[in-house]
Amino acid sequence: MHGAAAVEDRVFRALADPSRRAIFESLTRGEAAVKDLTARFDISQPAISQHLAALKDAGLVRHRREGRCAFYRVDPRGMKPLIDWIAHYRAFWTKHIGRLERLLEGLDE
Amino acid sequence: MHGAAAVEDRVFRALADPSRRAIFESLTRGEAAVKDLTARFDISQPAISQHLAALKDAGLVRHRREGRCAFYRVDPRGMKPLIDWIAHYRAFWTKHIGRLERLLEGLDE
DNA sequence: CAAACATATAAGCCCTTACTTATTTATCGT
DNA sequence: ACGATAAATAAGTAAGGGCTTATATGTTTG
Repeated sequence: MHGAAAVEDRVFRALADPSRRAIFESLTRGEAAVKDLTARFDISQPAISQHLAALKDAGLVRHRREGRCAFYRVDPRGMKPLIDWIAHYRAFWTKHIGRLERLLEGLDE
Repeated sequence: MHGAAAVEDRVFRALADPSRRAIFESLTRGEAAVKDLTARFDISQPAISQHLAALKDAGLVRHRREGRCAFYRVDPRGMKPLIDWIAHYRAFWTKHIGRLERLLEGLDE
């Protein structure tokens, strides 16, 4: 519970940076090597590696080594802290704006 | 479309700070004046006001003035950018871990 | 009106962070 | 083995963020 809060913290901090969100989004389209991401974005390779390390530390991403390439992919379980945090306020939402779930229903379309 | 991204950015940045999340959580328990929040937390009144300004700028919070008191309350609509961002990856989730919606179903219990 | 109160803003400080270039480590192809 | 490629790490820098104290603005009370 103290460790869980730390994970929550890392997730929120990791997603706070727009470059990191863009990299994360790019990875949802499929596994990618660092060199691919370096080609896609306008920042240096070390910057990419540092962002990936932050995402990995938050549990949002996993990596696999194959030869001299390092492939990164999204770990969907990493989103759980975020989902949990949102769910925590559901009671509040329903009390105040009724069926905010309509927003969430988009998730079931 | 440039404005929407800017809002998303402000929301993620606002929630990145644990003090701000704590203040937000405190506000979900009910409207509160700045002095109440100042009493609840161990940071100065200006720090509270600055956090509230960030939350307000992100659209997560609204404020109402009554005499010399400023009451802040959560604006649930401010969560929409966050929900939308999560929903954006739903297709990916279902492909990779099947019914992650179970996590989200907690929102409908 | 004056003093106390509630909040916002200003200015400054320190720590964090996101980036860069340079270097290291490891792996592949020739 | 050598040179090229892929990624991680190191070190330094510049900007941003969160906090503080001090001050300004507006409001209630005596």
